[in-house]
Amino acid sequence: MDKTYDQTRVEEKWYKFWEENNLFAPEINPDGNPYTIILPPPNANADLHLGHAMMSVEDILIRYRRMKGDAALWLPGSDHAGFETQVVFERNLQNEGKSRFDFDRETLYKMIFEFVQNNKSKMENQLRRLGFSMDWSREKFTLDEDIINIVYQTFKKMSDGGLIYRANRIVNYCTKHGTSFSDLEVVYEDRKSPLYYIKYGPLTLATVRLETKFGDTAVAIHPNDERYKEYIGKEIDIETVLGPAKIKVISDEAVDKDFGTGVVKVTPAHSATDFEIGQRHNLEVKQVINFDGKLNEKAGKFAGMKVKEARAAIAEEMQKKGLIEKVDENYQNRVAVCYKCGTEIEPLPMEQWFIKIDSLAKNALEVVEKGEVKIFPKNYTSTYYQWMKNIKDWNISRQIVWGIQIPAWKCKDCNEWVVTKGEEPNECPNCKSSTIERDPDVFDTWFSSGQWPYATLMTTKPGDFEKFYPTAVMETGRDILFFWVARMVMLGLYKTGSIPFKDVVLHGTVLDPLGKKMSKSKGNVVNPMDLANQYGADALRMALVYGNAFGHDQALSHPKLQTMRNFTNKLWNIGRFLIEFKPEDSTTEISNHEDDKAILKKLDETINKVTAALDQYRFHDATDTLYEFIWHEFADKYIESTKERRSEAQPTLEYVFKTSLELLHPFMPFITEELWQRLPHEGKSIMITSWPTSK
RNA sequence: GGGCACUUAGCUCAGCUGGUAGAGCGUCGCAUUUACACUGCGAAUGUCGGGGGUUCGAUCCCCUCAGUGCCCACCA
Repeated sequence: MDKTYDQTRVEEKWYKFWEENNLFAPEINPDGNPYTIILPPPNANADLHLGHAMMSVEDILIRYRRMKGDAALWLPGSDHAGFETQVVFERNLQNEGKSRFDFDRETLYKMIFEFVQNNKSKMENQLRRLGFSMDWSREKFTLDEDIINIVYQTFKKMSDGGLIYRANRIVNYCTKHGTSFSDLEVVYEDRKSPLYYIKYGPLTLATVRLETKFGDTAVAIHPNDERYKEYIGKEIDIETVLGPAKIKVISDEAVDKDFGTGVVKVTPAHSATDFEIGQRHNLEVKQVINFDGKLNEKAGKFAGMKVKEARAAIAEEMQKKGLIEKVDENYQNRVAVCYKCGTEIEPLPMEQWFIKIDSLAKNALEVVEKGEVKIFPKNYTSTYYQWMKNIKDWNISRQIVWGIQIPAWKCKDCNEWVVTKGEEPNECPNCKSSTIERDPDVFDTWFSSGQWPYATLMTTKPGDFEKFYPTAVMETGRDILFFWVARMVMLGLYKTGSIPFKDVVLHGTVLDPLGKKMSKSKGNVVNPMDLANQYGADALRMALVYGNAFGHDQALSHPKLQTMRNFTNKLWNIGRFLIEFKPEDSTTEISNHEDDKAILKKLDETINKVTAALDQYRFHDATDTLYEFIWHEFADKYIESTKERRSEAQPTLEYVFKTSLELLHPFMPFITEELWQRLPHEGKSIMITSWPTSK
């Protein structure tokens, strides 16, 4: 054995050994209780990032339960990640001087498919590099045919059950990417925007969005606003940049008396709030901005201008005409932007598929309230409640090609829609016409990944669903509680009648060493593979859970990685000392020496602490206990104390160390296997040896 | 506007159901070439954000103030 531990010679070797001996499959413990974790499928469009390395805690749980004798299944997979992937792919095209418009739908889809396949295998090897003990024979991809079929079936079931409707509603639309988004995919930026006080006949109102005025179909005031009472219900004459016009004055509770002048223009086509006001008052939805972000013919001479351009031009013209009373240049507002490209989101009216969310959310709320699904750390429970209580209908249509195309066809003759389980209908069931056309849109990627726990298990091996569902734990980043976890609970309950998982375990975000969020644009992204190569996968895994209360964000710490790399070296040298410096005349029985009894007692305490910590998802407690015990109790004190009576102590030394390795194995799988194999042991692998119990 | 966290040694952070504080890194001193220098032994440093309350006793519970971070809603 070398003086210094070299993980590069060890880690790959053991992963291969485990995989070749099929130790990852739950069948290794055929009679054990099922214990299942479904891997949050990484997006198959890029390398793993550090957040993925946090999924080490899933491996910790799986290895722990496997050693305890459970039929532990960790099911791997990857996500096609619809819009996200298309954006990445388009950027690549752009670098080659091409664009998505150069290809037809099918070609583009095929190209992205190949791109994703390529990434997928790279990513899978990175998961292996981290030591993740996943059952690769059950690996799934969100675009596997059988998965797609299940997604179709769910949509059909919801459609038949009246939970799906198609409606012309205001959606969040990115004019650059050419697609709509759910509310969750929109981010807000604080901006300073000029607030124009403009004259509408006898009234003055404040607005930022001058360019939408051509779509105004009313002016609204609060019903209790004494200042303007006389105008309610009347039509007023106004002067506009396109000449004189008439507009009616309505009253609505949604108006804030204290904002601006208390008068608001109502533009149902370009504001979600105004759209709702419009519905209450039967206002016309007059669209003046098109999906390319330019004004249309209703804007008269401003037609063809982009929104910002038009706003400036209109402001100038209105100033000339004396229609602007004043401008508040210091007005602070929040502007909705595309979370990918920062383009201002246009609220636009569009026909989309929506899911009626109320009943789904109610059930999903209940299972958590009743404790059938538990969330760890538990403070996220109230966040979950809050979201579930305020959730709105879910727009699941996306105007992109990369995804699962919605199985809905529209009759060109009678305009009726028909939804199927994926098969193309021959004729319109309503009017028998054969001229029907499939909706070009695809599902929001979260609609398919929201079905992941049951879709995977229903399509892996016969009997898997019955045996492994509901799963034990859903472990994922706290940032996708709403995007994903909540949707899985809703869809799981809906489709299977049962919760998809019992415990939700949320880890925090790994930040850069300065505590800032990692992002490609900031250039502070750290590749976990680099860290694994530099410090060892064991050290990386350990560093991510050691010394941080689980669920809290943490800054990546190189000193901590070094500490853990040093710890692996300490383990190595303890092993070396026990194995290579073993006295010839060692006894074989554990002695009754007081020191030996004392260390065995401390070992028992350690076993109890670590086991309890793991059962409560207190990973940092477990690692802290192990680190302290092995290094400072066992190595520094006990080993030093035995140097005078080494032969007698050897069996205790070996026993305590071997047991420690077993306790440490879920956290540091590679080095513990390497050393365990070198010590006297029974069985094929530390992976499948029994979890230690106290005496 | 609503919610959730956080504020503890120079730095990064632990501290579970209340008994006047710990780790890693760093600093200082010492040791030895030892299984391990990716080492060992020892030391210093904290009115646990401010104020108030409950309690025999609070870093831990309650109230309040201040600061930081995150999430949700959303501004016409």
